[in-house]
Amino acid sequence: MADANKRFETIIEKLRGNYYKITPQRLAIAEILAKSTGHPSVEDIYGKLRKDHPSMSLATVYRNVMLMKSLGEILELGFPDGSNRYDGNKPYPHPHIICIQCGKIIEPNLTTLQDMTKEVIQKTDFTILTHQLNFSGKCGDCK
Amino acid sequence: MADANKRFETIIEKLRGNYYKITPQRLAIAEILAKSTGHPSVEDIYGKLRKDHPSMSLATVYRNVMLMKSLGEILELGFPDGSNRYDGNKPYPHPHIICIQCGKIIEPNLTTLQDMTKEVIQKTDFTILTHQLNFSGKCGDCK
DNA sequence: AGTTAAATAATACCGATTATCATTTAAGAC
DNA sequence: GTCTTAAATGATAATCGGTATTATTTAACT
Repeated sequence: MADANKRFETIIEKLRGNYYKITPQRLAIAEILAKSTGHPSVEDIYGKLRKDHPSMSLATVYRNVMLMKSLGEILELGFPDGSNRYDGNKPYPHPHIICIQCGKIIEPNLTTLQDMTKEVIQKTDFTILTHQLNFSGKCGDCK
Repeated sequence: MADANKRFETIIEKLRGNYYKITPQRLAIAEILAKSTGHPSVEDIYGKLRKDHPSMSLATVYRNVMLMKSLGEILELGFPDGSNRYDGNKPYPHPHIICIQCGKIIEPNLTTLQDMTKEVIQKTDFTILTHQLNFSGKCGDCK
């Protein structure tokens, strides 16, 4: 929770530092993203906002999620099924393992990822800016 | 090209083996997927078909691309920008490196990928069925 | 050639996202 | 605290990729 507050402050400071206005809508959206432990979709975020901010427009949620993403403060997860979800806690690329049955997601710490990035740099002439790494399968409970 | 013909035959045999009818539309779609060296979208495939099969419906292209995908004969690539593209040559998961400027795609052979899959299996209780691995950056020509 | 279930063409529909635009408001100047 | 103004918002229309529907056609097997 202390972490979540810090993330929230970081997001707001990034907005302020880029001369974006600090609106109640932005505070509410940033708070949900910073505090959510899962990977909410835009609709999920919109749903959570409805009780405290019943007049908030869905378009505002889309606009601000995109804004925070473009500022590098939240990570967009393009899932194999085509849905987009967001991570406000770890805004840098990291691997996900998704259960195709129950939807559970875990985020393993893979030491070999460093080696692979090195191999890519060594074998190509690309400057790598980001990556996406998802495994799909069945979790222990579902198989 | 010999490879492409072999892939084409493999796809058609897979259809035949599962009692799907061999229609001129399926032959044409399979041919394009087997022979294309890039990563065409459904619209790309539809566009290429229009000259020889002007009456083909876009829905038929969608249906058959999905069918061949479900039979494991083509790979769907969910790109970071949200677009779906297809690979009829290498229907198994493999890494892609995408240039965000010119769109060039290369498919490196990463020896460390085996190690990483092992690490995932060892660190989780998941049965891994597939994966998705894309790097984004700028290629040598674009930077 | 005849039969029949599957496949197709045409198009309506759907859900996620984006664009438009009139109205409201945060932030800085006074 | 009020004023000003550009930015942000709410409401909603438009767009776009993909799916569903349905009448018609056809591949595969008698």
